[in-house]
Amino acid sequence: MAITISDIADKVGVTKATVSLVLNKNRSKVRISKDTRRKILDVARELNYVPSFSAQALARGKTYTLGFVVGDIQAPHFAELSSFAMEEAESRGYHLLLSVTKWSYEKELECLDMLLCHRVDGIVFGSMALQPGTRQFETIQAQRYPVVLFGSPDPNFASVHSDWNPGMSQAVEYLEGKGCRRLAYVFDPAVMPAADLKKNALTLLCEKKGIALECFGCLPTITDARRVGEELAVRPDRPKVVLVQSDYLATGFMRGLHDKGLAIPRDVAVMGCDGTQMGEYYLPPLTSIAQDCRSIITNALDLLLELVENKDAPRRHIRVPTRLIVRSSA
Amino acid sequence: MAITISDIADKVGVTKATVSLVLNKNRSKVRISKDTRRKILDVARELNYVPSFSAQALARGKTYTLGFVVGDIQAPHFAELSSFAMEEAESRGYHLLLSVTKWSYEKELECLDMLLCHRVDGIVFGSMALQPGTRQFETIQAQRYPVVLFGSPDPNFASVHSDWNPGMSQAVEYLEGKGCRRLAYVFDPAVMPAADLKKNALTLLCEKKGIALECFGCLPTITDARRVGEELAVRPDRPKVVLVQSDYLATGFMRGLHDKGLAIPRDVAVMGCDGTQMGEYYLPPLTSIAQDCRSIITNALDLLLELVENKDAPRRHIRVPTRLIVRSSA
DNA sequence: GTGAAAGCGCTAACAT
DNA sequence: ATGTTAGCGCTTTCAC
Repeated sequence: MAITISDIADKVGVTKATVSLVLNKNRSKVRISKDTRRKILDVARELNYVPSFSAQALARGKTYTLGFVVGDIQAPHFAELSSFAMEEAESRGYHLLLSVTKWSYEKELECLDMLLCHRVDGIVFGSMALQPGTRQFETIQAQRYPVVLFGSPDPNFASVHSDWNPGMSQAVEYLEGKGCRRLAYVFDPAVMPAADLKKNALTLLCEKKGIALECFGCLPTITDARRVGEELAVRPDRPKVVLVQSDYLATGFMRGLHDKGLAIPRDVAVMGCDGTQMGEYYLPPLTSIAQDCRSIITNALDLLLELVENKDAPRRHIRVPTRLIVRSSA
Repeated sequence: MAITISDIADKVGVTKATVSLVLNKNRSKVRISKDTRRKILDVARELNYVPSFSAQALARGKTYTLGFVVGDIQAPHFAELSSFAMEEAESRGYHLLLSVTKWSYEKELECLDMLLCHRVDGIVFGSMALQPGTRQFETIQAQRYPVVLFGSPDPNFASVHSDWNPGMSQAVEYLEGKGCRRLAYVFDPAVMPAADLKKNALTLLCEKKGIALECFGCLPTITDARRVGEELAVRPDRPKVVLVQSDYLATGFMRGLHDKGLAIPRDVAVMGCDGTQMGEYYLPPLTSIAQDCRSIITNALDLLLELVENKDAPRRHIRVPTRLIVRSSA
């Protein structure tokens, strides 16, 4: 159906090899006569030739494609990350294969299988965790498959994750300055405790400052965050300041408060995490502990390409600082 | 590096062909002995075999991959559509290759090239328009490449788009009932007039009802929508009711109003379009003219697979009704 | 029931 | 400067 280099070769009267050489102009050896080069280029254009990705990948044993695994692209933070990842991959000469897990352990494995079967050159993994003991994990380990985790560190893989300390301590100090001695934290308990960098940083800080911290579990869905908002709203000892695990969930949470007639920040001050663009456009504009998404992505891709070029490069771990962005919700 | 069927074949003591036959179990002719089948399956599992997508694609001339082109996955409406598209493609046995154009004409062509070169079995196109006269357009037309447009109809391709009449007329009646005789509409004038289904429907309805309609141009970015909000806020003849082209832009627009000290809906009533989930979680919850995303996607994929199976199937056009969702912003 | 062989579209030595 | 020749990993027809 589609045009192949053989079609071009036939029409020009050379072999596929010559055509291939011309089409991959970058080759240092520019050993093709100006004349045939022109002819080939002309015919290619005339025939609307488009190279076959599969054929190229198969022949060169490299796909120039990177896998990117996230939990949910509807959550603004992950939409931003994905968006950046596409841009940055592109600008490095790679395609991005986006794979979403809906935070399901099962789908996570399916996504990995899919990426492995596409023979992507490397994987940036930002869903829950790569589970040891699974077939996919074994394959990845055995082949020293290039993988970079983001979100949570893991000694088995290179990783880039936010350093929550600066942002969290700015937040705690800021709240303290406003007289806050008691703080609620809404979070997804399904995240493995060791990997819950936000919660751990916050816990430590509150202890140090002598701030009472109450934690409330929440599924990672906006609807459940709303439920939690409604429930906290009607408690007699309702917290006056709450930090929510993400801007996305904060959104649901605030809707829950709103439904129960509470105003933000008058009745309850709410702070999110991630510093999404969306937070800036929320009403009231969301105070948030911001991650540096762009830096996370550029670092992740740099790390990954380092491994792509040299499978035995050391597995590095990069931490990217966070910072408090004060707006109006807290 | 990765395991191939030859590895399996060698280890079991059969040929690649047999292995292939077993691994593609679905073949009606189950002509392989229970015994070798078991052995092959066992060895495959033991070796952590993962088929090579490129090799399969090349050999069977089909990729089981669909392209999905959108302008921007950070806008909630498109994030929802993309999310659904992934789910629905998956459930039909296809992969989805997501491609974002950032609403740039140039990137749009690059995306198409990329999809063509991946030899996707079909393309769902939801960015601006497929520009006649371009190489990509020619290729697609010449090969009768399966393409479904969504968002705007185009006689050249199958398409699915929202029927804005029901939603818009519900909206107009609703506003009329609240005494509104003058309506502002904020929209992106870069959309080709003929393709601007929302604006056209609205214009007609307002004429019929004798409602004065003022239109304000806006780039399709949230920051520009904010600018428009700020500008309208300070006009002496500030509109009291404004409809914005999308929930996403409405968000920016309302932030602009907010910055100028206006409250919604008290000072200005704002209505969005698209009926995104995000709108429901906004404060105030956003009144919006909702598209039925799920139906748009399932219809688009059905239409597309129809064409994939039969390149000469008629190019059908499906319209999906919209409806007003009244919440609090208007 | 299983093997042999051709071929998908392209790349990359190696010849010429 | 260009052609020849093997593959890359898999599917598929046709023999045996």
